[in-house]
Amino acid sequence: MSPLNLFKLLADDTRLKSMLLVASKGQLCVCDLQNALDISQPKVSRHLADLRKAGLLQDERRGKWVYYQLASDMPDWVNQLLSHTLNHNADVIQPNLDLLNQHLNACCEN
Amino acid sequence: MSPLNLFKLLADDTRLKSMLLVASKGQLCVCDLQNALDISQPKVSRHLADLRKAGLLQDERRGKWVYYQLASDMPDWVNQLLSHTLNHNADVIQPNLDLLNQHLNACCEN
DNA sequence: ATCATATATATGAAATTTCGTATGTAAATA
DNA sequence: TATTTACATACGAAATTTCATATATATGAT
Repeated sequence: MSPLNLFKLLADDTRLKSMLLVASKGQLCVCDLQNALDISQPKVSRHLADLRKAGLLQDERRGKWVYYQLASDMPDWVNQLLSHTLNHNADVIQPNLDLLNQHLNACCEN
Repeated sequence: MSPLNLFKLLADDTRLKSMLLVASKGQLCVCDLQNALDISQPKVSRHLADLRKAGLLQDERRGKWVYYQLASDMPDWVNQLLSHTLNHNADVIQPNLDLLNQHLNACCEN
């Protein structure tokens, strides 16, 4: 993973927030991200595919759902760069985390 | 400096290498970067202007030359992210450092 | 004052990226 | 097996980015 390619991948709002949300929560399915980011399903899927093909995320199907998490073989320096970015910019994804929790709670009420 | 804007700025080969070269050498004039990157003068100037306007670089005119260095008021987390990237990817700018030194030597021979 | 050198900016074209819409595929369930 | 849900992909249009070229500015030297 060259730094140029890494930065290109992180230079889009959807991809950046997806990475930070996954880094923050450990594991999220496509519909979680769709809710957290409040965007269309194909838009999430397309960007997740980019991140997966680049080796930043890995996916795992469980039933109907596909869960994404940080790639287990991600280079250390990339992992550290992501944590660093998240630690110093937690506010960037806070609204998205709120949205995510809202949806999780809404599901359990029924 | 939002992480998204930072990554957008670093998501271009010319801008990324300019930042890493400046971070590595401390201070470089436009023509140094032009030689190191082997690109046209307007191309360097344009990208340096982007980095300056974003607050990542600061410039200082000395005679006919304009020297660029890391902005003195750059946020800590950005500075650390840059060092981290440079430390783990020194090879990326090595050819450019070589070119730079070649040119410096060529000047002193005359 | 004129000229040469170093750098900056403006402009339109070309290349790249992003997105909405439509459609395809996989799993579960009736 | 037909249907529904969750996700992936294809395609062309729209938006954004990048660049080459031309031109402007600023400094120092003649």
